[in-house]
Amino acid sequence: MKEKYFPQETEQRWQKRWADERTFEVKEDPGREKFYCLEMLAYTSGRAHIGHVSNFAIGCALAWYKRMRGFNVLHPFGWDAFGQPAETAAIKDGTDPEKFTRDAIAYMKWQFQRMGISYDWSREIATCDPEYYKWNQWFFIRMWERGMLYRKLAPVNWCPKENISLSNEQAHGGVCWRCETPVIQKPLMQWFARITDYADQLLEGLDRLEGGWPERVINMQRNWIGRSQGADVTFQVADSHESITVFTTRIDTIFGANAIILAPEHPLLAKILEDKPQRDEVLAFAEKLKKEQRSERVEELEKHGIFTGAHTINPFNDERLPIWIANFVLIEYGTGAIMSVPSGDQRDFEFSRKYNIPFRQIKLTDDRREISPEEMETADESWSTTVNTGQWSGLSSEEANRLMTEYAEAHGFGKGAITYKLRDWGISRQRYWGTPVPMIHCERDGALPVPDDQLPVVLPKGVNLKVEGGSPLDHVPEYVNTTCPKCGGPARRDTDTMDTFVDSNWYYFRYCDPHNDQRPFDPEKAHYWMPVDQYIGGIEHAVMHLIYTRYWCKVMRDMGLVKFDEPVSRLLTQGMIIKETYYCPEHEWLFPEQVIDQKTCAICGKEVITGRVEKMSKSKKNAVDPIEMINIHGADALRLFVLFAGPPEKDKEWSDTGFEGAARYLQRIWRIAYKWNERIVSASELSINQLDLSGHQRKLRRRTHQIVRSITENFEERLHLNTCISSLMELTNEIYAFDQAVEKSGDISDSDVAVAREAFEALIPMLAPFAPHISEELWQSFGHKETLARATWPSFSPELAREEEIEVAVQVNGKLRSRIFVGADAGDDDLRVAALADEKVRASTDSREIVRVVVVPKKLVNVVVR
RNA sequence: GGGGAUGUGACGGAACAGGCAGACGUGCGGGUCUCAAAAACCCGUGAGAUAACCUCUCGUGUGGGUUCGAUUCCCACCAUCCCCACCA
Repeated sequence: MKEKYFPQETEQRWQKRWADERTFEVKEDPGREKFYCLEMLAYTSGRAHIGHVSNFAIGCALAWYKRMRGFNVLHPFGWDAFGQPAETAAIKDGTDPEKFTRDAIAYMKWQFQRMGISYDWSREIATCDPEYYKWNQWFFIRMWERGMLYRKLAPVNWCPKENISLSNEQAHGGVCWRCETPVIQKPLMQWFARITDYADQLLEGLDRLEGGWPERVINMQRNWIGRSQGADVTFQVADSHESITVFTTRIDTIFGANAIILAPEHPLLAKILEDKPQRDEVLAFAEKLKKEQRSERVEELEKHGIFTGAHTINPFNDERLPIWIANFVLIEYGTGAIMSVPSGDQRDFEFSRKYNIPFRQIKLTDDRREISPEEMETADESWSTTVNTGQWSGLSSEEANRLMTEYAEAHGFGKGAITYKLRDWGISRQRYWGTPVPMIHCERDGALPVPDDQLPVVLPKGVNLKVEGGSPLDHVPEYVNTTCPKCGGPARRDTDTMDTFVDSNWYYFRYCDPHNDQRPFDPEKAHYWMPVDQYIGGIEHAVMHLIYTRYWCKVMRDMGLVKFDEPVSRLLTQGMIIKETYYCPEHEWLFPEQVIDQKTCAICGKEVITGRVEKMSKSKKNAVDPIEMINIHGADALRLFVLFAGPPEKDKEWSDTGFEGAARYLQRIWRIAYKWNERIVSASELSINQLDLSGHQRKLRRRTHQIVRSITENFEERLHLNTCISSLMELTNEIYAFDQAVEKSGDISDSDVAVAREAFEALIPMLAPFAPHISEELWQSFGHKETLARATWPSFSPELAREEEIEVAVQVNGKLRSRIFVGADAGDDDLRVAALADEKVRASTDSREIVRVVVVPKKLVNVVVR
């Protein structure tokens, strides 16, 4: 063992040993309790970033801890390898998306392995492997057979100049990202998954996730599902057999309705316009609204609409209400039609004011006044008391709502209804780099699945990606042209590929049985490992991925593949690593070294805008390259720093000096261990419990047990890894203090060695989750042959952790006045007596009447005086 | 517009269940070692009053409230951030 610690050499040596000995590879063991620790699969961008380090470091720490606690820990890793950026890069460079992706995986894997994360690499998967996406196709077909998928015409972002479909990102700001042509919505036949059938289950499941999932994510999912309870009410169209149904959450305001407003896409529009003179004008207007660009900012959107000439009858009071169309009514929500109640809804209010549609007041204010419509400046959306509401006038809004829903139901023109914001999930993409949809279209037999024995439908290679119109696969005749599995006649393959969220729906089930070529996974194996005990990833997946994957689990349950409803028991959304940015008005974003004194541009001398602390990005020149950092102080120091900078779920600011501090700490442990390990290894193993310990020895022993307790509890409950690291530092400082006391006493006794051994043999295993390489090296230097991965987590004794003497705060009227020291077993009465006898307390209670004495056991006494 | 989160020294953060605010680290100041520097080790470091140890006062965004006692609970406000959004 050397005097100084050299991380690079040590880290690579241990990484090799772990790989050679297959230290982290696991298999099912029914005799042992399992723990499934999962980080979100990595997108194959081509380069590791600091966010990966933070994500993996959290998971790895927990995996190490659970391993040492005796769990059979599954900690796998894989690649989210399909998707548009690889295709984009390939178009740009004229390369092949597959080559781009394979190269990215090779390079990133090398980078990730230098971080020394304790993965079972034998289970590695990449979603672009046919052996993996075969099962996406298998699931697709099973779902299609069960009616869980369907095809419908739905709008996609379309660039009319280049004739290609665009993703939402590519259509950002409403223009094509390449030629800046305004994007239009073009309807295409696309595949949808009936996730809305599971809306209620997805919502109810959230209740059970409470406690294990962050409140924030649960709220976002609730919001996303967006359940609204209300009523459907049917309005007859005047002089017609047609009727229009609207959804409302406020049926109690229906007497205030002054119009029915349809979305421009409403299917009944053409019908009600049939005999109207304004027919052509209204249809043209509707077309205009449909083409209208959906602006980024809702507030900036001007409301406009047009009267259709038709009327409906309000079923509650037989009033004739005009039918309008307007841009703010959405075809995709509710029934695509609303009743306009200006006095109770701000949007309706604005619309009616703009077009001078008269309306009526239907609610009282809080102080029970009735404001005339003319006086109103905004709508009153509150729940208060009804007025002008026929036989329901004077009721509370809630009661009127209930009674009027019942009335509508009884009279057959309405009923209670629930509406969701959640839409069916469009899984079609008109792109190349994804899982091919395994369907065949036959003129005679319609859409048919590819027979199972022909799976996977392999993505053809060497495809021209710069095609005009449709998907690149449309232009590959040898792929498209096939035969119908039913009639044997000529047929066409479906050329859509699947949304990459399909890949990430079930990858962690595949980890349980990654090489199975008969099934997506063996249900027995999944039954052993699943559900995931701890999932760790970014908040950006709070809704999409984390809803889709919950949905998929329920689908698999309904197929009989799994036996539980929720795939992830505990979720941790880690924060980002952020760093300050510098912006020069002349030279834009600057690297820190291009800035003098944090305020002047080194190139032009202009004043620099010290930007907000932001997510690291290449373009803002505030990114920190993990491999560069590993080259400076090693992976352990890097991991230690990102975990120490703050609690896992919060954003953490990068600090060069903080990173150095982490490296310094590791050297500090190394030095003190180096000083003691020879003594400890060569000393005979004495039973520490039989030794008579002196003051400094008892103190180190007590602190050791206290800190083991605190770190253990933290891992079990809060997972605030930053405070675990503080505790490790405290124990290290305690060993230094102990070492000084030993120096002072002049010689080293057997009991000194025994106490130091106990401290180091607690400290080193507890360091392993945060800095495994140095821990392994130290562990070995203390005479252990086995890897720490097979070591046992240190235990603590509450008895030994107990303070001998406790310091008790004494307050008078809640203000700190004194501190007293009492024996650890002092009871409440002892504390009371000691506190009242204290000189300072007597001074400040002198001549005043003691009303009460509050005693917090072993902590505090508060003397209340008048 | 709706939903949510956060606010503590110079800085990152700690205080677990309402009980000594500021653990741990960074930075800064001082010391030891050294010819010197770096490194290392040790000490100090919320603000103010006091010559000074003691001691006292103030202090967790602002203002109220509950309580013997509030960083912690409640109400209002201010600020910052995030998510969703003409969602009927």
